[in-house]
Amino acid sequence: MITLTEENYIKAIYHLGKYGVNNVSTNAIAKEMETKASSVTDMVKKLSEKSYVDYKKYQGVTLTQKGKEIAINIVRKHRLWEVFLVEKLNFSWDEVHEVAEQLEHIKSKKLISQLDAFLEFPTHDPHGDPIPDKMGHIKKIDKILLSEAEIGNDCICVGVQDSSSEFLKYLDKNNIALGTELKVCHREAFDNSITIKIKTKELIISNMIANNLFVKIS
Amino acid sequence: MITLTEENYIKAIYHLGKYGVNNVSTNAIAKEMETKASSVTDMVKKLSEKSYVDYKKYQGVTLTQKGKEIAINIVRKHRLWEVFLVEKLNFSWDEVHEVAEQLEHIKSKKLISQLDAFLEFPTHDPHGDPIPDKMGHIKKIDKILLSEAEIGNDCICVGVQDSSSEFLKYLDKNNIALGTELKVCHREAFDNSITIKIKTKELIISNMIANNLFVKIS
DNA sequence: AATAATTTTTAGATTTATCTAAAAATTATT
DNA sequence: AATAATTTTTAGATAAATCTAAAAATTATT
Repeated sequence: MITLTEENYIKAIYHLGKYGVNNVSTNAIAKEMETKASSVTDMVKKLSEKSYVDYKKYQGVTLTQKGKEIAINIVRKHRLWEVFLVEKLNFSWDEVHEVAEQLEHIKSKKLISQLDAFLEFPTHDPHGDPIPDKMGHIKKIDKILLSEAEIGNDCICVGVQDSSSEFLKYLDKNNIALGTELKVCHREAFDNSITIKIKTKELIISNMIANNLFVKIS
Repeated sequence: MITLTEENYIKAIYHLGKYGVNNVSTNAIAKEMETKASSVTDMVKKLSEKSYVDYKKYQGVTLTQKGKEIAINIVRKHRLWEVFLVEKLNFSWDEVHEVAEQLEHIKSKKLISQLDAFLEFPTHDPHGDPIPDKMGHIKKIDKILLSEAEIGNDCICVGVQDSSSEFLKYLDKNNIALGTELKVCHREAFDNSITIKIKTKELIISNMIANNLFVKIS
């Protein structure tokens, strides 16, 4: 049987390895898990024995097929629960993470397949992240960071990079939600801040904000 | 912070103490928790240190006010989740227990109050057990065991004592559900089996079955 | 009331996940 | 290429929850 801790390590390794990183380092995992490198080494050995990761001393780890399946299933559960919380229980998108972190570990195939159906098979969570299907397939959409959009582009907001409560509340305050249409009007060379137009209202956005908002050119 | 194990012990002590038993014995807890008496002693000391129970060596334990509140909150969560599973996710009443055992430990006040509202403030779970309200108040209905009903009584099924899958499936098979109306026709003195009539159909029920079905005289 | 049976506790060991401190290996810098 | 800095691992310790086996206390029986 897989433990809660093992699941959390596997999830952390999955997230760290997501963007083409082949061998996830011990220190990176330690940072992500808010624990010590020595603890990570111990756990990584255990995960390796259980064939969830491939591990060679001093070389970091990679998830095995088995490990990847577990990770994707946790992600699927996390995101489905987030949809449930927002759509059915009136949570706002900045409140769901903590609860979903707990709910993602509930073990019941029927629960998840029924929840999926109840939510009418959503494809994305409240932050715009894709929900893996029952088979673990993830459909990715071609989104870019707002900071990468060009002057004059008409965009539609489709996701966030940072899903911290602080960032999400900033977006709420400025009436930016998923689905919001905006136009990139101007980029300030000095600090890379950009001016965007939402409907008729202009808004200046720092580069840091633009670096955490995904858009699709429409 | 309270651990999962502590919560489960508190819940067990609550259930064992429910029917007027003041001091719950170590062995009773061990049986309920499927563990050894020595483990129980250890845990009971810990629960006592944390003021969840009153404990005197060799005298068993009683929940403190604090312990009782925790127990009732777990019961509330368990039963609300059971309603959710049956009403929204199409689980049958014999499938919900295991999943609810996991869900009952999720920590989020907002989650439970919103779930309660989403389910339209149910008062009873799918097995007829009352759901404590936000304040921990439990409204009990005057139900009796079918085995205690008298010949000629018109009854309505309102709950089950045993909520094992086997028993619930037996009831399903014989078209007995909560809300089902039945009449007690005859009691066989030899084995205390009783003949009941549901609509026009007669059915003979063993004393063991009658001992696990709650009814209200109508 | 003495003895037997049962229940409960204690003592000491085990497993899981963690830690600190030191050693070993790798990577970066001069 | 030697040394310094960093990363990773090892060794040994700790805390939580459990176990077995033996001792102590309680309860039941003769």
